[in-house]
Amino acid sequence: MIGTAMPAPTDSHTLLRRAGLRSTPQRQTVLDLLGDGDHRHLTADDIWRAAASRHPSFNRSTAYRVLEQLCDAGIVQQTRFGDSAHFEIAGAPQRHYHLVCRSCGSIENLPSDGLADITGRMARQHGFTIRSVDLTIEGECRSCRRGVSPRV
Amino acid sequence: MIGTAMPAPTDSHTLLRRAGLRSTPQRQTVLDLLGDGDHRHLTADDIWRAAASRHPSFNRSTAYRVLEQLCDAGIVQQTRFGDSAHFEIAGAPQRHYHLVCRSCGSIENLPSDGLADITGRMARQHGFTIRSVDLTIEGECRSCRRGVSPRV
DNA sequence: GTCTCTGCAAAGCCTTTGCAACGCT
DNA sequence: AGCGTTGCAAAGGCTTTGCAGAGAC
Repeated sequence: MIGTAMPAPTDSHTLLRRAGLRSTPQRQTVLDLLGDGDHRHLTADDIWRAAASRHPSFNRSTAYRVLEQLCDAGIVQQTRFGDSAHFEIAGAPQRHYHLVCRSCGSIENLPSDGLADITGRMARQHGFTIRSVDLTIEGECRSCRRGVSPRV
Repeated sequence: MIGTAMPAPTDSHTLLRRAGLRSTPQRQTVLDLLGDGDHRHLTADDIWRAAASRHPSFNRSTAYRVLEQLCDAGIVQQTRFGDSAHFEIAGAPQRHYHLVCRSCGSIENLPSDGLADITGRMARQHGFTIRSVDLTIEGECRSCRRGVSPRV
């Protein structure tokens, strides 16, 4: 258990309560991590590790459970890149897609940019009701193509 | 081992040899399964099960290994829907995308339909070199929306 | 005959589950 | 106080790996 050393209720507290969820330190921590500008597109394990570094008793299964609940509540969304699931705040900044760099693993967000028209038309032609659209482009990012690896 | 009861070399034999791979009964079987009109978008396990029903000694790990090799050779392509990887003959019938029905699990192919222009433009704006594009639309297919379940 | 591939069995990884204690409301 | 949550530990499912024998060329 994380105990009383947790930060006072923040935005994430309100967010949770509004979604009808109990506001626990664990859930707040996960939301805070995903909300951080530097921490988008994290895997469940990334999130657990970051959370555990703040609160050593944070359990891995809790990370999975919290993420599942937040997804169910529509607060977080899950995308599968390659072999592992990545999580991010839902609809941030709006419907968007992903550019995944094969060299450095970076993931950039891509604004919708009129894609909805096309997918809508495609789906209509097939009598298909759209629930979600996932577009992922894999390749090499600008930095890597120049031979500069932003991370690695 | 599958032994001498295997079908004579077919198209798949030539395909394999052209890719610089040895033509083994196992590889031919996997290719044949994926080539069958009814057997598109199979998981590794689907493929193994179907292969094993033809040749009981067909090992599960062989299915995984063969699929990996065929992917590396560019003969087969892998896509991840939800929780599991699906395999299909690469570029069949050409670049295409997927409509996945959440009710019945059916997977329909979707022709490219001018999507390449959009993705190309998106990537160019980000200085990104495209290696692959994956578009998956999830929702409900025509039959399921009508309340008719094609399978299940 | 050589070098690769396969079958077998075991391990690995990510994720889920059962249960009792804990803590949010 | 009551019921949802968490930590812990163990199991589960899919996938990979090491090895020796079998097979393709």
